[in-house]
Amino acid sequence: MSASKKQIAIVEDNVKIRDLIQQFLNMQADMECRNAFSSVENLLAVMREGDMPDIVLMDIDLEGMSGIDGMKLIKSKYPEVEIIMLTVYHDSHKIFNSLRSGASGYLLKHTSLPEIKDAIDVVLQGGAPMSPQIARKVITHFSEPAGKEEEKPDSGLTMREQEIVVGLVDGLSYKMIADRMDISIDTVRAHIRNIYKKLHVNSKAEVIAKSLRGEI
Amino acid sequence: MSASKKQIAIVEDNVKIRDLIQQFLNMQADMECRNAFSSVENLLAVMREGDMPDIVLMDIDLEGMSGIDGMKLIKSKYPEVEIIMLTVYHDSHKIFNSLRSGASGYLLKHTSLPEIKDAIDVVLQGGAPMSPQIARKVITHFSEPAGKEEEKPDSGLTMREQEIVVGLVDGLSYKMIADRMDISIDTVRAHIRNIYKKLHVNSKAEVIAKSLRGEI
DNA sequence: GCTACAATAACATCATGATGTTACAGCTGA
DNA sequence: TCAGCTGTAACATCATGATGTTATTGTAGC
Repeated sequence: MSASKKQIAIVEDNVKIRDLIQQFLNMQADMECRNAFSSVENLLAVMREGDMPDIVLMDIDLEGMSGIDGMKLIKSKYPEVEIIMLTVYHDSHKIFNSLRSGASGYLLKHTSLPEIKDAIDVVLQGGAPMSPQIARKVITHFSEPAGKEEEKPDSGLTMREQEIVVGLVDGLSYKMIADRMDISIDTVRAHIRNIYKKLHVNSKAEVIAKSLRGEI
Repeated sequence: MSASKKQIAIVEDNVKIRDLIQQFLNMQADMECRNAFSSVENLLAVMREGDMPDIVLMDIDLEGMSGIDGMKLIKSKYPEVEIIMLTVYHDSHKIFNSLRSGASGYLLKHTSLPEIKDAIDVVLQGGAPMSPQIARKVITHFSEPAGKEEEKPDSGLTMREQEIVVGLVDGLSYKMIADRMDISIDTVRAHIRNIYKKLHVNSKAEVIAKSLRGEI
C-alpha cells in the first residue's frame, strides 16, 4: 500500500497559480500531480479514460462549467473522489452549496502552499480542511434555521397558485393545467405571472427547481 | 485599544484540566482568565454582575446545566460573547446542536494548550476554529439531504448529456448552456433531443424534476 | 359602501423550446 | 473495414412559454 503516491488533480484557470501548486505538490514525497487543467471538462476527459485522482483541487470560479457544477458531476459519477474547493470568494451561498453537494473541504485562495498540503493530508486522514473564516460562515449558516424555527418558507402563494405549482412540478403544460383545473389557459398564465412575481423567478424551470428543493 | 487583555472564561468540571488551561492562558501576553468555574450557573452569576468575558471555553458535558444549554442561555442573554465548545465526544448530534445554537467553535479535548490559544485567536479575528474531524462531521451533516446517493439509476446519459442536465437544473436557457459549454445552440438542442429520448420525457421541466428527484 | 385582493379571462407579441431532417468527424468494437 | 455511437452543427417549422395590458366578478375587512 505504502509506495503508491496519492494522485492529486487540479482544476484552476489561472495558469500561474495552477503551475505553482502543481510544482509544489510534485515536490512532495507522498503525492503526485499529473493532471492540472483549466476546465472541468478536461479533467473529466482523463477520468473517463481511467486516470482517477484521489483528490481534486477545484477552483470555484471557472470558465465554462463552474467548479460547483463540476464537483456535482464528478461526485455523482465518482463518489469516492475527494474534492477540495478553492476560492477567493467569501460568498456564503457558494460555500453552502459546495458543501451540500459533497465537497470535502473549502479553502480560500490566499492559503499558502504548505497549508494546501496540510489540507490534502487532512482529507486523506478523513478530516475536512476549512479556513477558519469559512468555518465561521458555515456555522452562521447553520445557526440561521435555528432562529426561524421550522421550514415553511411561505412564499405567500395562494391556494390556487400552489395548485398551479403542483401542475408545473408534474411536468404539465399550461394547456394541461388549464384542463386539470378546469379554467382557461389565460387564467393559468395569469396565475403563473403572479407566481413568478412572488418567487422572483422567470421560468417554469426555476419554479420546479425551487419547489423540489423545498424552497416553496 | 492595545493594552486591554482579552477576557477568557472557562467552564469545565474537571479541576485539573480547568486549572491547567487557566494557568496557561494567564501566561499569555494578550489574554487573561479571571473566571474559571465548574458550572454554567457560577459563570452566569459573575456575568450578571458585569464581569463580562470576551470568550468562554465551555465543556459540553457538565454537571447541572449542560454546556449546550448553558451556551444557549449565554448567547440569548449576551449574544456578543463568543463561545468555544470543548468536548471529548465525536457525537454528530451534539456537535450539530451546539453549532446551530450559536457556538463559535468546536474543539476536541485532546487539543493542546497552544492550539487552544490559536483557537481563541482565530475567534478574536472573526473565524471559527474547528478540528478537521469536527469539520468533516459538519459537512457530512450538511451533505445528508443531497448525499443519500444510494445507487444511481444510470439512465445511460453520456458525460456531455449529464453536463447539459446540470445546466437545465441550474435554470439556464439553451443559449446560456451553449455559452457555458462553448458549443452552438443547435448542438445543445441535439443533446437535449437525445436526453429526452433516453429519459422518455419531452420537456425541460420533466428533466429538471427527474434530476432533482434523484431519478437520473 | 369603499378598498384590496383573489380568481377569472381575453388579446397581443416576442422569445424560447420541441422536433424533424440531414450531415460530418472521430472513435470503438466486431 | 464497416457499423454504430458520440459530439458537433445547420435549417426549418410549429408549439409553448413569458410578459404587457386590460377587465369582470366575488368576497373579506374597515
